[in-house]
Amino acid sequence: MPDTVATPSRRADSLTRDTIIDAAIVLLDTAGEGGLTFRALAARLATGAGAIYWHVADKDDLFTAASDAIVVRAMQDAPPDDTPQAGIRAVALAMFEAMDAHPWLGSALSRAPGQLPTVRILERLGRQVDALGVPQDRQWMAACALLNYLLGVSGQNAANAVIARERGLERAHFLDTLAGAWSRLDAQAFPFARKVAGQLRAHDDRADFLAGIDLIVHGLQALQGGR
Amino acid sequence: MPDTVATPSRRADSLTRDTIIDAAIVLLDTAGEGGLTFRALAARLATGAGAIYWHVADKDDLFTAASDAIVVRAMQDAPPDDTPQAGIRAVALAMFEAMDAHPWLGSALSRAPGQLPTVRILERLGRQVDALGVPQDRQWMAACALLNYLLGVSGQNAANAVIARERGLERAHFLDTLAGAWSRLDAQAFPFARKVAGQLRAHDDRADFLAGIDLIVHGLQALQGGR
DNA sequence: ACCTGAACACCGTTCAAGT
DNA sequence: ACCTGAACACCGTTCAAGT
Repeated sequence: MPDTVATPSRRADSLTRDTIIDAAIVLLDTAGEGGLTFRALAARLATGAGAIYWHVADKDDLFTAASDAIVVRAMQDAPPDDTPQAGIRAVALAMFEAMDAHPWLGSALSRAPGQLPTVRILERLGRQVDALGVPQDRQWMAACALLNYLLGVSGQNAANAVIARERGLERAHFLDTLAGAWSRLDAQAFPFARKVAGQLRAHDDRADFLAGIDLIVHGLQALQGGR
Repeated sequence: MPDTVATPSRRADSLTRDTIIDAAIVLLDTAGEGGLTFRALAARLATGAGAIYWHVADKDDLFTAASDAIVVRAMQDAPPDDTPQAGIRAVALAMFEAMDAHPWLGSALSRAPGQLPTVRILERLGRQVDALGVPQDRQWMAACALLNYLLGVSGQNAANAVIARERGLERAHFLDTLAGAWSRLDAQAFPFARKVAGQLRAHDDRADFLAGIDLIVHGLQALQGGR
């Protein structure tokens, strides 16, 4: 056999929206939020900066498209409902993991309220809220409370990760210095912060996150059927 | 009396950190997050762009200093504790109002986790959590849950306000178009989102926000004393 | 000690011009 | 229809030079 390439394996893939989004995700994951640049993206895709605008409206569009891709995967990972409580936990945990793996996701989601990525999450949460027996006229509030808590937590965790990365510290070391700063706060003005500084150092993000979810679910159960 | 100015009322106020921070807040309030620019700030302060760096480390420093000024005022507005429940509600509401008045605050706070502004809020929440009778080893989790929920909600509301502003729409009109988009989503994939689209249009941010706080507080009360 | 403002190394986005 | 890449109008930050 001559060594002519049998199947030409044409790299013919002219730029695609999906190709761009995937490259954007890689860039965000490896270089952080500031690493997503049209120039860097163009370089990685071996094309001109302007070409990207043919497939993507602008940077916001790109950013929320990247988020949506991650959220879709996360929602697939979340196993189908067992009990409503378990379903809510599963969705929350899937998002927690996703935000942990992609620290830019939190800020992307909060920058695009009401857009597809957050609606996907709300949809999943809402169905469980319904299954939980929360009265119709409270379901919006209930699902939003869960979503907002979820976004709040992961936003903070992600910010921690981002800052730790920027300063080139381990996450643990970063929390350590933070806890140190807290315990040096004024004793009169910040008794609580000083008291919990140790817990800041030692706490388990995931466990605390789920405990918060349980708190809200517990509150929701009290609404069951009632009115 | 001759019209020589009695007290020279010297404008002598050479640049001050506080002057800069106040100007930054005005800029953020009037021109949005993108309006805070060292050049714009310098123009407003009638100085050179570089001068600002003498009093402020960098843009992040300026941003969280501006946040802190707002948070301090908000915490002062929150009346001293009545019952713990009322205290938590008061802190939450004060922050809600602050974020409503300064839509950039949400993103500023989530960008500076563990820094002074958020610690101030956590401190206030934590004391109420303690007063509520939550066991010591759960107080960190409890206060964080409240804080994270609070930041999550206001982040979303603020993002709504920012986007509505950018597109030059009334907030209500923005929610209207959003609700329209939701009700046009695929019926198979988004039954819940379609169902609550109307509530998205009509809902009261503040009421829903407080309902969520109550949900968490309700969950916290179940922890009282126990363990 | 504090301020000036030009200079540096970037951005997102546009748009004529190419294929 | 899709891509190129120079050009435009910005940024944050630095730093010699001034007072």
